[in-house]
Parts: sequence; C-alpha cells; structure tokens
Amino acid sequence: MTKRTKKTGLPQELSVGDVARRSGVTVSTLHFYETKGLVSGYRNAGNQRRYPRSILRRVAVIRIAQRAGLSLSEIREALETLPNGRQPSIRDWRRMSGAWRDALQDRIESLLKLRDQLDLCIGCGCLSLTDCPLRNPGDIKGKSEEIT
Amino acid sequence: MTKRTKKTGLPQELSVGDVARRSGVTVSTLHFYETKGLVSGYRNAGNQRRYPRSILRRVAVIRIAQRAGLSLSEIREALETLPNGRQPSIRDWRRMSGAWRDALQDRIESLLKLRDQLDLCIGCGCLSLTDCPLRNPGDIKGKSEEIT
DNA sequence: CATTGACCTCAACCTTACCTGAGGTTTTAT
DNA sequence: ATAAAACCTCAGGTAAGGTTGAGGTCAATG
Repeated sequence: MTKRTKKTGLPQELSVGDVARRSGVTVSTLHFYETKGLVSGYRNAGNQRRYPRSILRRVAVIRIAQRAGLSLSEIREALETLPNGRQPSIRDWRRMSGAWRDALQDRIESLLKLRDQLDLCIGCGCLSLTDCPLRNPGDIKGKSEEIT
Repeated sequence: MTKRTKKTGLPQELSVGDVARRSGVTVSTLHFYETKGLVSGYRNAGNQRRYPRSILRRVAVIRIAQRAGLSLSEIREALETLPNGRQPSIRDWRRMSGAWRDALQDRIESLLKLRDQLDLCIGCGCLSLTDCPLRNPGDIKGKSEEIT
C-alpha cells in the first residue's frame, strides 16, 4: 500500500496494487490497459507506476462501457476525444455515456426482436428457410427452390 | 454440386459445399463445427463428407442459439441431450429454444438494467463508488473509507 | 539492515470462433 | 480422357481480452 497522507488517511497517489484493489480489476489487466492506451500514469523514482485518483473513475468508465458492449478499442477512441488527455468531466461523461446508451439500446432492440421471433417460432417449430424470420434475419427471400 | 435426383431436382445427400451454400456458413466453419462435435455426417467412398438434409436445420439451430448468446460448447451440450443423436424434432426444438429464450431474456434484462442505470447516471455523472449503481453492480456497500 | 511483499519487463500462453494455405485426392464436366 | 472444380488433412494464423511465469528490482516493516 502506498503511504498515506497523515491528515486524511487517503493516499494522494495510487500504486497499481491500490488501483487494482479499489477498482476491481487485476494488476495484469491494468498493465494490459496501459499497453492498449486506455490508461496511463507516471513513474516514481524507482520506475513503479503511480496514478492520480482520477484513474479510478476512468477504470469505472471503461468497465461500464464494456458491459454496454463496446470493444476496448472503441472505448479508447471515445476516451481519446477528451481534450488533451483530460480525465472525463461530468460533461464528457454525459456525452460519451449518451452515445453508449444509444448503442446499448440498439443491441437490446435486436435481442428483443430475436426473442420475439423465438416466441413465435417455438410454437411452430418450422424453421422454414424461406419463411421463418429466425432463419432469415435479413428478410431476404430465398430462391425459388425449396431448401429444407 | 452433388448429383440430383431426377424426379425432384433436390439432392438427397449434401456435400459440404452444398451445405455451406444453403446454410450460409463457410466450408471451413462446417469442418470446425465437426471438430467441436456440433455436426456430423458420413463419408462417401472417396472420403468426402456427405450429410442428410437435416443438417440444414441443425446448422440453423446452431446459428440461432449463437445469436441468442450461447457459446458453441453450450450449444453442443444442448444438442447432445437429443436422444441417440437424433436430429431435433419439433418437440426437441421447442424444449431447447424455450430454454434459450429464457437465457436470452436474462441477458436482455441485465442490459435493460444497465441502460436504466445509465439513464439515471448520465444526468448526475457522479459515478460514486459506494452509491452509484453503475459502479456497484452487485449492490455491495463499500468499506467505511471513501474511495473516489 | 535484512527480509518480504509489491513491482518491473518481456515473452509465452489461454480461450473462443473461426480462416488460410500447402500439398494431395476425388468428382464432375467437356 | 482430361482438365477444372471441389474435397481432403493438417499445421499455423487471427483477433480480443487477458493471464502466467521467469528473472530481477524496489520499498515498507521488524
């Protein structure tokens, strides 16, 4: 554990281990995120990673975006839109999370559609290639030939 | 293309290429599925794969289950519950797809929850570690210590 | 001031779901 | 009968998202 400020009991800079414990990701994941350009920090005299407390919010944002279905590279791109490497402010967070919410909504809608098709088709069980929406996601009508 | 029955114009047995064209997966995917125990067929005198027409339904079922979010090994397990390697009947299909529908429903619900939390938190932007549901998916209250 | 836990780098490995290509055989069409 | 198209096996590759381990350094503790 990195040393603590006497007054607050809160460390002002965090080691990888601190960040790992507090953010719920492993140290190796933090290293990995660093190689992918998702997080960064500085090094102390002994070449050990040190992070400002804002890293915690950044990692939280990354994990939320992952849950919403974004890939790490999409997340990196989104984080890169922050002016000169700033940590996400409330305003930034609002903009990014709004976009992610919409992507998430799209995903949800396509899953709902699949679920409804399943509901329909569980009853009939036909799985007709030309007619069943489950087999024909794009709604492309088959050739004249019968298939299944 | 495998040779066709004179009467119907429909091949009674299908080659990998036929299956690929008709099912929308590639030949290499069919090979791959075979190594994973998801599909099987027999071999002709020249060691080429031949499949009964029911393979098409089987592949369709696999792809639907994938879209619903199941892994290939889960799908294999489900297909293995079919008595003595039978192809899925309407009854089987109903049982499996019912279970998948429920798994899909769970996924949808967790995404909906995430979306609603995003909606709430887009406004506030706090991302408080101890209070924000987005940062605290399991609803576990943090330690006494303040974190972010 | 020595020990022990935490860190460092780098390379290799893991899982899922496939794809690619080399080198050789079989089928189909002409 | 022959050439082209399709098929075969097997090894190796890809991408994402990490994990593991070796060999060595740094820092907090008694």
